[in-house]
Amino acid sequence: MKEIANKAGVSVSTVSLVLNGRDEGRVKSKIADNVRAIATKLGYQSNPLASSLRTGRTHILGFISEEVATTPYAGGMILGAQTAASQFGYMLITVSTDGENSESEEIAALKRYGTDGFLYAKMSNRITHVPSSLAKTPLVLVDATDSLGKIPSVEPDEFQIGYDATTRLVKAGCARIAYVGCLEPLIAQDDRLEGYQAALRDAGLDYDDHLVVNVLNNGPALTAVSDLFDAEHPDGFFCFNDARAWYVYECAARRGLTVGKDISVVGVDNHRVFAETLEPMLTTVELPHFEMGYWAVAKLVSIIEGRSMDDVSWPATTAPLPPIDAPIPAKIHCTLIEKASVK
Amino acid sequence: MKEIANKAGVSVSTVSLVLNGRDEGRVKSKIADNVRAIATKLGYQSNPLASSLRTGRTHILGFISEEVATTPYAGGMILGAQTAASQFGYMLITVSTDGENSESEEIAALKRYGTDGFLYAKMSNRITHVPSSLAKTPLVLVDATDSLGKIPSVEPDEFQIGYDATTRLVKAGCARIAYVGCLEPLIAQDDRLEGYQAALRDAGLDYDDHLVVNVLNNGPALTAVSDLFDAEHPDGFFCFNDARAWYVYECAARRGLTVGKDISVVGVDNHRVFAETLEPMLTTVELPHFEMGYWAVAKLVSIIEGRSMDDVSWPATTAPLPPIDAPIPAKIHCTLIEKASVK
DNA sequence: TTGAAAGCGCTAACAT
DNA sequence: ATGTTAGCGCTTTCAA
Repeated sequence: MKEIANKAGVSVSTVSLVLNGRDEGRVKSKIADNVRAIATKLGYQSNPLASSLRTGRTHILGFISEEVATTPYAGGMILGAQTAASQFGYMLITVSTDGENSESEEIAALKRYGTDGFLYAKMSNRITHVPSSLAKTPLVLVDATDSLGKIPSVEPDEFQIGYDATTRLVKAGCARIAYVGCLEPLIAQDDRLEGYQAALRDAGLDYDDHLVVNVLNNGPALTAVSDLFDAEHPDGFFCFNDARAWYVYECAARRGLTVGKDISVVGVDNHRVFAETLEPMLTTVELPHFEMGYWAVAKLVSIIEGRSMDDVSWPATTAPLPPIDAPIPAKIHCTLIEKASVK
Repeated sequence: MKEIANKAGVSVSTVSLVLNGRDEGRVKSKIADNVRAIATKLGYQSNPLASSLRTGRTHILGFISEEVATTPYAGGMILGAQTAASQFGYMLITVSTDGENSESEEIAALKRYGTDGFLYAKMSNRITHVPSSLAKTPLVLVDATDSLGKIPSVEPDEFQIGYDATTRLVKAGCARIAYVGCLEPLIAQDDRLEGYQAALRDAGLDYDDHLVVNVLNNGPALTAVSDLFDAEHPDGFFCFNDARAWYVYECAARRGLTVGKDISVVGVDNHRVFAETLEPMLTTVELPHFEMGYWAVAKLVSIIEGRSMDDVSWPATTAPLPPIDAPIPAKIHCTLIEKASVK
């Protein structure tokens, strides 16, 4: 900057003003242009650390995720967040906390670097108790719901997921539609189940809880789904995610049933691998991970900078994003992707 | 720091010396102890940005990954890297570059923040051309091989993986052992295939390339594996990863064959989801993702600080890590995890 | 063995 | 409309 000031014959303060775009009506436009020209010629790159020292703003965002980065879930979320961050001139520091133990330490470490704000992400939409160390900083939850409903959050529309998936199976002519759900107490599980029930109701079908099995992602699951096959002979399956869809595939294969012909399956695409491998067999509801990440960052930046983000151009999305000032918590609409598993 | 200096009745320079552990023989130990005590009492946290401004060291490491963070592969790698980073007092900034396009931009952004060094990770061990923007900085490759063999890298022992997996199948009494490999040109693919061949040779079995199918992770794969079943009737399968193992499971199920009874399967556990879901059916070779990440960071730190890392205590590992000064590229030994799929 | 002082690169109040 | 000056929190000569 000193070098630029010399070449331009002005002071560093002027250079600072110009390069920060605060020269409107303060610096003669001719001088300003000259400064800008010299800066580009010299390939000047501001030192964000130095300005941070003065302004207290680091343009660093902390992305705290419980396993999100380390498990197949929600990969696109980070990509979306990163895209938004770099678009808005921020840097994203992603921290995966394995258990609850290291979490506060990691947060403390981030804070020492002067993080401007935090994103707090969970693996699957659930009621979340936010660590107290995050209380006083700008914060946005991703795929999680604040227990008090006071913290901004970005979530998929879980009810709609259940409703759309089930409706698709109804339209495919399925009469005995099963739900292979999740045993953990998740918002995602509860709301999708409600969507499933509502769709059945709207289609004039009775809800029968014998057609619902909630399982974990482990050994007993296969037995449970197997029993469901034999006891209820469902012809349609709405699966909580693609890992659970696998159990249906395995059971079908063992019984000589073909997915897309004898039975229909719609699953939520949570683990990309499954969906890719089962493709083109699995019809999926796509979770808008990228959009959630992107929008959460946009929201966080709007909070930090105290300005509306209405002027940002959203990246291509699978579904229109709600306005940035939408009520909290805001739901993102999910899209049903048709493949070949529904007859 | 000023506050500490006041309370201790010394100058900030002294405080700086003490708090940086450079007081040996320079500051009276009584004063030093007093300073330390006051610092802890006050809960002093150094401002890393301010010291960076002076020292040019940020203690920030850039982790550049092509999709690593966004796909199921190699999740533990980031966790391992993060663990090591925080243990050595570094912060890890993870950047996922989707294609080649944004990569140089992201690197530039990281460099502006004064990153001390970089990790460059790939999804699967392959010959890698390192971007020129990374040429002049401390750099360690993770699960990748430098085309010139001059850049430090941390990789799994791919040959050993193939050898161990195949040998396990031989010991289970399999006589017709197939390899379901990967169609892409990867170090992982080539070396594992060699390991497979070597193990057959050592067991006195003939290598027959009809028993090898290399597939991508998509539609045609299922057909290819299906054809392999019908044409060759293998009784053992070594699979490049768990996604490919799924095809074997699907084919076996459709033919009324039971894995672990009629056929045996050993696969490399690349996507945790599959392995978890197929559990306890799939015998896996575990890729030491965590260890690779951890060790890569340790190596990078040793380069940056110009010191040996011999004194660091490694975290619990599946296998002993090679010495930090091991020849480049260094291979990490992988561990075979026994489950129930091998009769 | 300690302290005073300069300065890392930048911003912002205050002068002019 | 521009320049001067004083720091942000820390490290590091250099002098005492």
